[in-house]
Amino acid sequence: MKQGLLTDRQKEVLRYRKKGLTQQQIAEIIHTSKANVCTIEKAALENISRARETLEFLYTLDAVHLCTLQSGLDLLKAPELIYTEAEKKGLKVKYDTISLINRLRDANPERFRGRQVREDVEIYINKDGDLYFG
Amino acid sequence: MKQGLLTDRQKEVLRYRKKGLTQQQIAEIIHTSKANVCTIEKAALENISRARETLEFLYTLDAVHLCTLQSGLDLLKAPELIYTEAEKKGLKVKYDTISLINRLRDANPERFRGRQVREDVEIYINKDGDLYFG
DNA sequence: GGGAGGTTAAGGAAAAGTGTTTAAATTTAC
DNA sequence: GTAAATTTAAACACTTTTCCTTAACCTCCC
Repeated sequence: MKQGLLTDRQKEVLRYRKKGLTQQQIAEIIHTSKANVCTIEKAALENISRARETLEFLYTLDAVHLCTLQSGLDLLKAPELIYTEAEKKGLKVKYDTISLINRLRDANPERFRGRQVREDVEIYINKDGDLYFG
Repeated sequence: MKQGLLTDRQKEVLRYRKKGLTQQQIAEIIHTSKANVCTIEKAALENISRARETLEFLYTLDAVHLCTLQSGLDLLKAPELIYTEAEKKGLKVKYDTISLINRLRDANPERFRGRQVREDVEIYINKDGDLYFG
């Protein structure tokens, strides 16, 4: 029944923003505070991220669990771990060391701080050697 | 902060389903009733739909409102209306009559019954002549 | 008829999400 | 530096979602 993730309020703000209006201008139009417009816009963008992540997850359904990057691990040690585990399963990882690190960081920027893993990251791999994170 | 739309429970059920387990089998594994497994799976699929719809909406941001298909309209009369309105805006619709009808029905199956529009459908068009519905 | 797999409905408790305000802090632009 | 624009945090009322149980219903197949 329910439509997409975005509320009417959120869509409204995104449309005005697309037109180039400032948060202040929008606040006046929809009769609320600029802080509130900010909150609504932020929530909207978060919802869009969540929608993307949700569809990303579907790929992991075709994938199997490979290993866990534990909190505190040095990011530079992740590739070796991943390559080793993939080999055990007879799978070839699609990414070289550099691409792998970039993919890790790009996929979940908030899970890494500098070279360190901030919270456990589950690694999944499919037959094509593509990696997904959960 | 929050990850995707799916809860851990929902992901768990989807993974077991992917493996081919029945709802009853999953119910035993996760210690609940099969009715509950059904509910969780249904909620998961609904969330996936919502994620798709959310990203669809982003396209309408680049699009402008073209016209409204009003409740009760004959679906076969929609293409003419749409072509006429697009022409007024100097835009060329990307779809021929047949593809257009199919796209309309595929995009929102629940909004049509046979040849009839069940509830208002807003039509948006972008510069490429692509159509989106809201 | 009876079993297996799946769906639906009603109801409840806990958790999460939304819109809002107010106030403070940060970033960006001139 | 200052003013405008944006972001953040805390708190609140409110609504929705989630997971769960129980009990019933449907469909296919033997």
